Amino acid sequence: MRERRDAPRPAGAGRAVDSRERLRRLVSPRTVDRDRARSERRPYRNPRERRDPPARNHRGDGLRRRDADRVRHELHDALARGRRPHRHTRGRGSPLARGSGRGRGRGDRGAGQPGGGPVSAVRTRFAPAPSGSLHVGNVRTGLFSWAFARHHGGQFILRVEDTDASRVTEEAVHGVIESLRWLGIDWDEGPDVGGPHGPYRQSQRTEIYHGVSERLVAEGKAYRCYCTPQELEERRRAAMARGEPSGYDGRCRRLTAGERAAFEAEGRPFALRFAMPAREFVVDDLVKGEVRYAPGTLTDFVVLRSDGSPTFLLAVAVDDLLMGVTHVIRGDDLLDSAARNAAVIEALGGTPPRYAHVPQVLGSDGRPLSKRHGSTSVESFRERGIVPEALMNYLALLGWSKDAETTFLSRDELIESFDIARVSSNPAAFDVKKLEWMNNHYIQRLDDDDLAARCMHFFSEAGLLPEPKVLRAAMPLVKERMTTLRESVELLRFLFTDDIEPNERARALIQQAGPAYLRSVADALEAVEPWTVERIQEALDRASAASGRSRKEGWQPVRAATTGSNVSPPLPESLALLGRERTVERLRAAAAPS
RNA sequence: GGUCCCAUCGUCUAGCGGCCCAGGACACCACCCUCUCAAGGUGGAGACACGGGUUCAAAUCCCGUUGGGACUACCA
Repeated sequence: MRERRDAPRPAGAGRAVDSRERLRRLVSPRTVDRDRARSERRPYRNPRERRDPPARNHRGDGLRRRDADRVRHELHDALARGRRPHRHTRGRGSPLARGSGRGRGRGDRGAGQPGGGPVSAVRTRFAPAPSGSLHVGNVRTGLFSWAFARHHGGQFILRVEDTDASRVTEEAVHGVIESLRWLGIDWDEGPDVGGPHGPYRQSQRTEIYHGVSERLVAEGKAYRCYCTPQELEERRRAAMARGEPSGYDGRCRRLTAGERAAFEAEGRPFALRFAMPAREFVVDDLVKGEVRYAPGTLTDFVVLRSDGSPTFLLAVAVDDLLMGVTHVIRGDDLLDSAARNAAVIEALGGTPPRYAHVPQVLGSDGRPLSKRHGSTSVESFRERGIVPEALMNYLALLGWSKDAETTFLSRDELIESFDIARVSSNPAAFDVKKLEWMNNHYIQRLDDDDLAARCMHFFSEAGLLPEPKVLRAAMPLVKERMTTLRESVELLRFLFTDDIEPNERARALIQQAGPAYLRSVADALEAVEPWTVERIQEALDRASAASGRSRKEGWQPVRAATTGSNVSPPLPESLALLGRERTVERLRAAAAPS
């Protein structure tokens, strides 16, 4: 099973290279020439600018020669790939979508496509911003994206959405990678493994964004906006007060040549804005269905800031296009930006990916999960002793279901049965209790060696150094008693340290039983031979009976004296592991006046 | 304010017009098992937000209301 899953990987990498080869054959020399000629013209750029390139502040739409070449290359590549429209069967949704044919598989070839070529594989990506740690809401979305790609035998890309390349995020990037790997998610292309469409970090792609911006401006699809933040804010307020839409009013789009010249002469800083076509936009979302925006409701947005840095709206569109992403699966907080992303991609001559906006994960208070919900990062669950199998299973069922019954799914079963059309359209609240219940379920089914190995970390963290053999032998006693791996430490601490300060309830039990009884039990146990669970149990029962106590009355004080607690794993089993010597010692110590 | 999304037990969900006086799971309650704590078993309580339509028939389709959420940034 696993081998089969991994198999497509080398093939996938090969396919990407093939696409470049294909491109070379597909693009006729004439086309290339025409393209070059166009870029040579650069109608938007005035000669003065060209003469002194390293000008003051930035050059929003400016770009060095080789960047432009490279971007053109990338774009061709992407367009060659994107030209074939990909489709995906909609399981539910608008009747319109349904009417156009049912059992069509994904990735069918577009009819009448010049060149034909192999069916384009599914490619999805997960693009977390490495600000702080990866919280479970985000990974849930990433998990869906991953499961979708794997289900369709496609590729999964990890892309880091970092605005700037500081060293701080270097650690965060590492953390994201660690968390995903721990969970069991793998990717075919990413910052750590590379790939044919890199770099996979936004901060390292700025020249690409600049190249694209240049092209957008050259084709009149983006323009310089000289509005200051204050002006923008004022007009926004005014529009709102008038009950009008509060987006950008398009002022700089309508600037006369004279006004523009004046701003330029003034040396006003400017941002680059994308000119949204004045038409209706429709996003045929895989989980939300058809979402329509009337003409004019989606306003022009900034694509390059006045300091030359790209905005998210530009970067995602460009990256998805260049990386050949076929399906964008992300949080529905980004639903409204899908039309904008698609518009940019279309402006670049590409085919937008299919979008699937999955609902946000909520905290227990019903608000979207965020940092202020406390420890919700993957890392924090790991540290609490949640096993990755449980977290993945739980997350998979948060907003998605296989059917009415299925509760437990392995990684492979998830891949096997994941269907984006069955993703729920309403938000789901994260329920820690259920996660813990599921965690216990998985822990119970782990084999003892594995479980012991996983628990070891928590013991050493607590300053305890269990003998591996003893720890392993203790696993059957605790596996159904812990909801997290971490709890194994408290449950078994008495085995690995002699420093067992009895808790309050234990002290009371010892007190109540009295030293005479404890001594009698010590005597009885001292004579037990061999030191086995059965013999120990018999001895305990005999001592209880001899003093006229029920099993419960007789055993609890022994538990208290030997484990320091009124709660412990089964007593005879625990004592068997503790050893005769330490058992007797502890009983006598408890019996001695303190 | 405008645009968009969402609405079944406390929570996660099944449900795509009759199979539903709504099924499963977590949590909760009771009982059983029992050396404590768990685990396990059995049973119980618990929901279609509201109002209009459409239809022989609506949790399911349409409209509205209400309530959540997102966007409306030179955040992502």
